[in-house]
Amino acid sequence: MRHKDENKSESIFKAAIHLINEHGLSETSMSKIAKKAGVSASTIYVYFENKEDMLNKLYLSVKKKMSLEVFYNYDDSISLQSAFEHALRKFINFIVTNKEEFLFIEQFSNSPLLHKLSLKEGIELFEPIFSLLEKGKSQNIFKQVDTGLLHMFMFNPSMQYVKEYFGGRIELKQDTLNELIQMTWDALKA
Amino acid sequence: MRHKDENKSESIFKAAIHLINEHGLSETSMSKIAKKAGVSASTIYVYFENKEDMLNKLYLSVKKKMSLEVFYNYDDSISLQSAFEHALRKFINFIVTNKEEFLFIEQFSNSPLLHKLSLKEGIELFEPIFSLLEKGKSQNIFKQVDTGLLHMFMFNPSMQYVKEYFGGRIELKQDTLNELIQMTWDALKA
Amino acid sequence: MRHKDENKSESIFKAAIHLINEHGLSETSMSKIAKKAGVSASTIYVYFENKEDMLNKLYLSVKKKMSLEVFYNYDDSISLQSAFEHALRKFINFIVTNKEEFLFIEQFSNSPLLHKLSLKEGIELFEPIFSLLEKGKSQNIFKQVDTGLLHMFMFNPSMQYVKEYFGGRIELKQDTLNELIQMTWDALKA
Amino acid sequence: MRHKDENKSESIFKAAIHLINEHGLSETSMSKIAKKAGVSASTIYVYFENKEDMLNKLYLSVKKKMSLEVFYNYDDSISLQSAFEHALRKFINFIVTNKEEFLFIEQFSNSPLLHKLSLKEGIELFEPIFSLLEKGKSQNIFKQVDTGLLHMFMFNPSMQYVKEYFGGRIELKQDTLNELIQMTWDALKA
DNA sequence: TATGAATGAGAATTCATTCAT
DNA sequence: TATGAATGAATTCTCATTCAT
Repeated sequence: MRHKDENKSESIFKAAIHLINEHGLSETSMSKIAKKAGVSASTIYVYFENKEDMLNKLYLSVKKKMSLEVFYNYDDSISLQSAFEHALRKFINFIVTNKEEFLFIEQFSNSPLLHKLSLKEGIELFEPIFSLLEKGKSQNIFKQVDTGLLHMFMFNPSMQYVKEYFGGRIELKQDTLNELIQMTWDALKA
Repeated sequence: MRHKDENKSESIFKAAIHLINEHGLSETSMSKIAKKAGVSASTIYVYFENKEDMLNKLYLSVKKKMSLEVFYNYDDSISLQSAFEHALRKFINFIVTNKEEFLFIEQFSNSPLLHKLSLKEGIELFEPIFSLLEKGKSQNIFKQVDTGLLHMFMFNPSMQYVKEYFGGRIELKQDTLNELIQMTWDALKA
Repeated sequence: MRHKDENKSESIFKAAIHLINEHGLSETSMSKIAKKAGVSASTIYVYFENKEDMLNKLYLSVKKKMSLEVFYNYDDSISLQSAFEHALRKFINFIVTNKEEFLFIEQFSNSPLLHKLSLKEGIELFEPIFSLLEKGKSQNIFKQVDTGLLHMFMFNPSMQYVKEYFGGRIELKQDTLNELIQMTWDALKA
Repeated sequence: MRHKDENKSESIFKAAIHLINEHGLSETSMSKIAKKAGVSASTIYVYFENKEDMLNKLYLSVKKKMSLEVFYNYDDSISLQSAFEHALRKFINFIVTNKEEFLFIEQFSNSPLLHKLSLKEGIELFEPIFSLLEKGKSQNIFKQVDTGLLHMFMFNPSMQYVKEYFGGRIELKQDTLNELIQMTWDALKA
């Protein structure tokens, strides 16, 4: 029995991400994806139930890839601040070096096509972050506020920062990056 | 000639926003908008060049409405912190009470259909915010970092907060709101 | 009472001819004609019943202009061959110097939109040609064949010739023109 | 995969020609063609890139068919006049018995939708005619004029003749046909 | 006379998807 | 597994025309 080709699925993902960033979700059709991926449109339906399913799987695949990188070599036995900085830097590094993946996530996150379940699964991949924030709270290093609130301050400004950079409205400098991280820390700090 | 109905353009906008939030940008067709707005599909083309043009005009219209509300009664001669808090609360209030407008903006902001020019014009509507941030810097109240950076910390966590609330993952409480504003202030403070 | 503006009707004609030659009959819409003519689309309907009516009137207008030029200074009391040559040269001259008009006629002649009546009226404008051919037959200078047949040989090669010239596949030289006329005469001659 | 039906392309062609003659090029829409051909409108786009492409391919298909018939049993080793007459009669016979194809060609020839390349390819299919005319010139049987000129006199009057017949303004008689051919020969003859 | 506003009908084309192979 | 063929439904947008002014 032949098995589903991992590469084929991957090249469909790549084509989809590329086209969605270039022309938007609405302009990206299955046949265009197929053409770009070098397969027949019907082949996509061998791998995915339908367009929505494909997009949700793509979303999770990117989230997975992202978490793998963020938590690569992650060690939460080190000091809280070090762990915090490590994770945040890895995160920023990922989205900077994986522009298309990141922008796809951003675009798809605001779409009603994103299933609640996929959203939930995507969040769960970043469980260690929540642990970190909880730990900071229990150690009275972070503010005693809802962990969700801490999470927002931890990531949203950085994400916006990278988007501004991609939009050409800002430069990417090591100094600014440090300031960004410092500000993030200040926001969380008790 | 017949007279141009001012409400028509407005009802097209309303219908568009509503449908986009309900089914997503990609799923919202001109004919569905027309039907919901109670006009003929071709009538939309009397008011707008094409779909893209319509969406960009809608984007700017919402941004305009938002800025009008944020800067209603805005007085930057009062203390910096008061002005800061006033603007931020007005902003949060607007997006909370104008869910569909806000979510449309969020969705459209990540779309390649958004013209650079519209984005720029939209930003310029919030010029007083940039003045406020600059002033804070010159008074050494805010960190000496890029104003764009301050801007991100000022708004992005709040926006994410409201999105989480809309997504039902968070409750809207006065206390949390105060914490949010405090955290924002802490992030900016020198 | 204001009267219908001759100029306006004329500029509608001009715009129509121009657009039809540039983009074809199918691509030429009333609104495009109106825009090019500098009037409102609805104004066209002040002058013409509908598109078909407009095109037929345009057809006849061009035919009229053509016949006026062909028969300017036409004197059939001179020798048959002189009259023949005079008319043919005038005709060729007209279509060469009125490219757009001529090509419109050619394009519209093959369209089912051309009313039988307009076709008939257009033919009647060239009655002197038929007289000429009849006269040539009665003088045994021309072949004793159907006058329609003589007519075809008199004009069709020349029309094709000019079309080839417009298509850039042939040059326009006085010598060739003379040959063309000689060949035409040879074809008719008994 | 399903197999591609050779007849499908052919039935699309037939439907197109029929409708174009009945209602004109501008009035013939893809969906009408599809309906008449008994296929879905989208199926046409499996076979052709777009309307323009379809019309050009149709044009060439008809030209091909025409040339096949004109040059069926064509033997240019016989006497020049016999070859000439054979080709011309075959041509007239084709257009008389393939009214719709011929009228489509006439209508489309004057349309800007006809690509220069299709026109060129169409002409090349009739290369033997040009050889014949050249040969006649080299044998001093035909006039020493541009071959294009000879070509026009060879075909255009006949085409007009058949069009007049189709328009009901002329009858089709063997005698007239003979006269027509004689006149054509006279026009070419040195 | 002149025209901007309005529209139903229809245009070309693409869509996501299925099916037979 | 893989795909070319096929399609009904939908897309954006334009059309010829009418209407109220």
